[in-house]
Amino acid sequence: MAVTEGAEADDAKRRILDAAAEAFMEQGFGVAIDDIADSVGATKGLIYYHFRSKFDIFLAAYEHGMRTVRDQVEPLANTTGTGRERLVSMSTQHVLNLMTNLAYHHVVHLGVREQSSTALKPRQRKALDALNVLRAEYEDLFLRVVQDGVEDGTLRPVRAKLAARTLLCSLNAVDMWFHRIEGQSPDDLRQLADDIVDIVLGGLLADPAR
Amino acid sequence: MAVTEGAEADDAKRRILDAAAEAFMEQGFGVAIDDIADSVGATKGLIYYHFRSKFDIFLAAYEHGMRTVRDQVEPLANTTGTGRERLVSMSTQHVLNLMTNLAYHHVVHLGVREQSSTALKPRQRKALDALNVLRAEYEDLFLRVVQDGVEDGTLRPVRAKLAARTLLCSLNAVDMWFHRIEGQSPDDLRQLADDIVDIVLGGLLADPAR
DNA sequence: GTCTATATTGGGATAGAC
DNA sequence: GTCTATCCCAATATAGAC
Repeated sequence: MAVTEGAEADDAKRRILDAAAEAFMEQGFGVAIDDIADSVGATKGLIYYHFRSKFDIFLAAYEHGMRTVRDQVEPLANTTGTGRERLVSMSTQHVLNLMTNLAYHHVVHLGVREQSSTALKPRQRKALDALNVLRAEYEDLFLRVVQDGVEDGTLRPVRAKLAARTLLCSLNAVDMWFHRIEGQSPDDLRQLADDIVDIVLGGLLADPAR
Repeated sequence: MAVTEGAEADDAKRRILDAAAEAFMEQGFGVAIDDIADSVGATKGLIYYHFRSKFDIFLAAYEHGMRTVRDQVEPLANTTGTGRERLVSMSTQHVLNLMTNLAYHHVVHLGVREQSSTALKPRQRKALDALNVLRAEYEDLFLRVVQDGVEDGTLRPVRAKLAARTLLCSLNAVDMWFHRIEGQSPDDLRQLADDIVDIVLGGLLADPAR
């Protein structure tokens, strides 16, 4: 029975997180906890039973978002294949994950921005820093593969660090304009993701005089 | 004398806007007006003499930021030259402007995000919508040039609309990580901007099997 | 124009019933 | 576990002196 209770508690937490992520996306960190509670179909009481503060909810959503992408993308970094092949599949998977977990990506985005904020209590600072380590490790995944690709000649001889950062930011920026549309099939999403990755990784310039 | 008074009032407004943009960048829309007043070296009274509300300050900063980039980039769209040449110079100028007006770019970024927020009073909605028209026109500038480049063969045959949007978002995303460093000369900035534009417009993939 | 009060309230957080 | 009731402060905005 303890197991069931635990699972139910996790489920409640999860439902709160989903609603919170959605709310943070729509209204920023300024949303009222009451609004989050509303869309869970509960009241503040429930929220504060599961989380200590609004910021704690934010952090939990940030972490969940990061771990989800990482779990999907990390394996692709470690497969065999050229740097180019792995970078393409990682990028596509990243964009697909973004499209299907849009709200959580927005939270991560907010979190990275908030990072530079000076107005945080030590407790919050520490927690946020820890998450940005997670974020940095994720970026390193891309960095390594970019380096591999430059070495094996399947990528242009770019400055790997700058390139990896720019790439990831470019892919993340998709969350600025993307929104789910009525009757979009998984194949449609896949097609769109492919097109975006083609533009970002392939650039816009025609070959001559590159 | 009226002229002088007007100029001084404009100057005060401008100093408030600069401080506000900086504050919005560091702490988001949640900053206290008192904090903005502090960094202007004044009190709330001054702020509310010049602006009706915090949101009005935000809108004014948004508008100022958009007009500044547009004024610098628009001329480049209308010069002679291939689509490719114009797109490169526009992109570089955009990034340079971003680097030198970082705070205002953050505000624009925030504004575009806030756009999707449902929790706005009609008055605010309308004003924000107007600014996003400005934003859309700016994007159209890039769209036209991308189309030109695809037609004259200096750019790859991409979906112009998707490409223009992705391009602009990629360039804007630089504000996520860029920050002024001690002793960075204008030449250093120019070099960095060139490198970024090279990666974004040129992509990462080596030519073969494109 | 700019400042010093001060009014007002939204909303985060807590206590305690059920 | 979840809700109701309430505390309480931060922060927007205003009034009015100078």
